Amino acid sequence: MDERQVGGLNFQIDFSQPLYEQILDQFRSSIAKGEIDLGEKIPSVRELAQVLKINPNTVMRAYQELERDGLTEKRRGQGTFVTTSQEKVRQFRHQLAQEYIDAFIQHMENLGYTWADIEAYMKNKR
Amino acid sequence: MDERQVGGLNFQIDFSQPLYEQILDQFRSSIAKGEIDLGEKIPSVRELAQVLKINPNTVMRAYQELERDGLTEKRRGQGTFVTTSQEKVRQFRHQLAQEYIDAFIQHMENLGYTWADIEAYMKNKR
DNA sequence: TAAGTGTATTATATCACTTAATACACTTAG
DNA sequence: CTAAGTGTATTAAGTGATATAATACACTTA
Repeated sequence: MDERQVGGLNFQIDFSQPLYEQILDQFRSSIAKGEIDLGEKIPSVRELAQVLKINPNTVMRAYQELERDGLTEKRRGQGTFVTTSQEKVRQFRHQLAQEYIDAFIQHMENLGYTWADIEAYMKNKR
Repeated sequence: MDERQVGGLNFQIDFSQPLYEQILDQFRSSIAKGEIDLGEKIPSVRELAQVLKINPNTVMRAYQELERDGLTEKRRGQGTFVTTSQEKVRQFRHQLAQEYIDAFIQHMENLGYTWADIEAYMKNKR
């Protein structure tokens, strides 16, 4: 719906999900994929809010989550930076992947699918 | 959090999700797994609302979704019944499974995982 | 000192979800 | 025919998450 450039990043914002979750997910994705380098500065709260035309508080909420994820660190008066720890990024990726897998398997088993069924579906997809 | 028996079915209700979605998912699951026979009557809107101690309108919303799924049929003055079409149940299961798989793959690719990674994770799970 | 950082607070608005109280048309058991 | 049980519709109200708005404070750097 809405697409904006900021700091070399591509932002997609719509109304299908809470704004702060979309910002959160896109940073998570960018950092996990290495599209943002370790230690790199991300846009300031005010800048991103202005570019996306949303409220600074909403961006704040996303940034606080990012820090709880261990993906960013804040420096007073300077800004928000991607963690310099490759290990933290790896750990985060692995944990989130586990959650996705568990949720997926849970869903499939709720529908009465067996492991053989799931594998068959997966084979069709690749 | 809350567990209740009604018409041979087990109901789990909490506050982690909208109530109508929880009711919906549990009926979907029960029907897809064959825990409720084709053509069988499910509890009336009022009865289920009373047992679960929630509002009839909330149950109604779930039942309307169920019918949109093609899993139930309503008969005026009689009640709501599971469809007699095995084909509709199969179709529903397959469609929902596809959605779960697509969402899962989307998530994993957002985290930068490749197909080989996904397969490795899956192997660890079984 | 001024501008740019993150952060906190208070107030307001909107929307999804849920409840509540009724009412109506239909079907079935008596 | 009557009463009870069905699904359904309507209107009103309450709650919580989300988002906006306006403002202020402490810190850092040029």
